[in-house]
Amino acid sequence: MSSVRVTLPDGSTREYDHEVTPLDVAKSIGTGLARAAVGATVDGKVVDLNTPLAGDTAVSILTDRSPEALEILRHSTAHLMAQAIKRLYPEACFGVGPVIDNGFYYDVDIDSRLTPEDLPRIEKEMRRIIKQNVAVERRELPRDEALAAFRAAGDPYKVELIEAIPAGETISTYGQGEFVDLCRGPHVPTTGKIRHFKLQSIAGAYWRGSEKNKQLQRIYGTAFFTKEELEAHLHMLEEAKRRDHRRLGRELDLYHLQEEAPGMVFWHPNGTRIWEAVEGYVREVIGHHGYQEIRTPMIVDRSLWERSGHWDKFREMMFTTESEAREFAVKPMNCPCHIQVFNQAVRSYRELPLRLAEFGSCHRNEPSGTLHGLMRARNFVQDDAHIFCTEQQIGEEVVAFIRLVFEVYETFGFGAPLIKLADRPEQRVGSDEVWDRAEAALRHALAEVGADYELNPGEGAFYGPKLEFSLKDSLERVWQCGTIQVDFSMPGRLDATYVGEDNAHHTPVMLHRAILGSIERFIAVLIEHYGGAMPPWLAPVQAIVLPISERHRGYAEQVGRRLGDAGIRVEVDRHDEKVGAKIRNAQLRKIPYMAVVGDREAEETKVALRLRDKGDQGSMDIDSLSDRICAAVRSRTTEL
RNA sequence: GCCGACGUAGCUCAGCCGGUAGAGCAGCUGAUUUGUAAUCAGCAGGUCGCAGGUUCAAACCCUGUCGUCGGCUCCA
Repeated sequence: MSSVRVTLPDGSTREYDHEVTPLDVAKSIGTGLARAAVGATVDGKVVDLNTPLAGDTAVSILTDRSPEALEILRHSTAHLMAQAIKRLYPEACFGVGPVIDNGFYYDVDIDSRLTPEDLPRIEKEMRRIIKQNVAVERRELPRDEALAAFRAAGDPYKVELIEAIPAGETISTYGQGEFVDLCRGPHVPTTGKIRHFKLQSIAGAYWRGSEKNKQLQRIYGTAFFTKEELEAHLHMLEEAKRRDHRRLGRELDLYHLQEEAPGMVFWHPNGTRIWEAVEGYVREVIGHHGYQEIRTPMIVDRSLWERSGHWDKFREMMFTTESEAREFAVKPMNCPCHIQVFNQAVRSYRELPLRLAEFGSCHRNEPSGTLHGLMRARNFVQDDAHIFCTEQQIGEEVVAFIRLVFEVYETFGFGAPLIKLADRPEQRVGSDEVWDRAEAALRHALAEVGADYELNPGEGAFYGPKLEFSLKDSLERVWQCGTIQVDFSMPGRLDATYVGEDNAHHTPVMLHRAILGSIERFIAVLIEHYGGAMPPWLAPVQAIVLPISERHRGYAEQVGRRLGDAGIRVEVDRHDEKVGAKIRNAQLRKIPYMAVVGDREAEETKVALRLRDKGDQGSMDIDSLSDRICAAVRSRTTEL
């Protein structure tokens, strides 16, 4: 046996003259480390703790603090769950069981239909296996042997998975007790390492995601290293449920949906006020950035959609209507109409870049199963704009847009967006050189503003590559909202031209861009981000005057008028209730400013201010309150 | 669109083995005149999503359909 030389992350080296594993290395460093060890990386590759080491290697022990370790833990928990299920349902076959964001799932095929009540039983069996502290062992084996084993076990899905593994790749299984699963690994060394987990839900999922295949039962779960983390995560899920915009939309009387118009929103007065604040702000800020607003028809003859290419690709998603033997389509997007506006004049290169914006109402006949409150609707308004420019201008326009997105998201109370560059998809129009240039322009723009980004390969639109901007909400959830897409194709298809310096006609490049995306969806994100407690500038009702008793009604009305005259969205509570009840109602409606008025205030023409999140603030002049609210609204701060 | 669950008053929900619908909150009326998260009482409110079917009898069983929810798939 040749000696093993191990280099640790701190640069130190250790030599062994016998066979060692990362676990041995960890033990030789300290028993604490060995106890905390979950896996290891060897030359950058994540492996099991009991992987034999050979030669000269860089080893790093993964403890419960490293993100890779959490993945290992969750993956092992998925196996543990499978083992428990197999014990309870011996006929069980398994599909795939990967780690996902925040947890894992495993697809199972069993005869009986699982219900949420079955999950505690499975959890109980899992705990039993944890207590037994079963060793988890990796085994590498030749393809035919693996096939034979899983065929013998009567596991059709695993056989199919093995067949899909490219030749030359190592095939490995992990065994724990009587349970053996096909798996790349790595895993925790023993089931005892798993402690804090929870099985969460069951859902149907097709084998390999195709509805032609059998539907399996997918069980979702999650696992953490500490009880606190698990509880925090479960609490976060509760919080997400509490903040669900569909629930808050009803509770705060913002909007409703009904059967007769599936996926299309009826905005109530409160929701409309939020809408107006959002739209008004974007209108203001894009005005400063050189956009001009236009309005275009909602229903357009089919021929335009044929020329734009949408009819061919997205016909099933378009609503159509007909009149006088002509077929029309309700617009699913605004771009063809914007090109019509562009085309209404002979354009000079001096006019470029021409930025045409529209809060355009679009309809897309989304499959019924995908509808989800405001998040996924069939009718939505985009904060859309199309920038007509030369190819040379793409770079600076994209740079300006990225800065604009940062500015807008910050105003709405979000941090810096995550950016993805989506490049050419398989189905596309346009030559490869054109795509090369477009993708390069986006990369250069990102470099110029110094923004970090990820590549999203093959996810571009059919007409061009795009940048996608996602924001992170207060529960750390990521929402894709903004986008800018280069389009070398549609202006040409729809005959857009401009006269260049050379007096010749040229086809402009078009940039499709949206900051918020769908306003419906963006408002949903805002509602969930703020849990319905909107900052003053977005709050449907910014202030409410609460008279202590009926005899203070007159003064309350007076205060309400003063605030209303200052442009504040204010209400007076006229219910015959005690203040406590009025305050409770105002709190539940998440109104930021409450002005309590009784004898003392009426005498001194003052108000007692109560803040939504800070309680009683004592008395102040009506004008100071008015100024304070106006200042908060004007500055669009989240502070009250 | 696919699979599953669900659909009862404005909202949240009860309603057993099929016997003809109930609560709390909200609303209205009255009493009360209130000082920082729920004053009391009364009243009113439902073709039990919709359409068929089975049955002496259907909120309940069956079929279809629409919608919602959870996933899957999709998202120009």
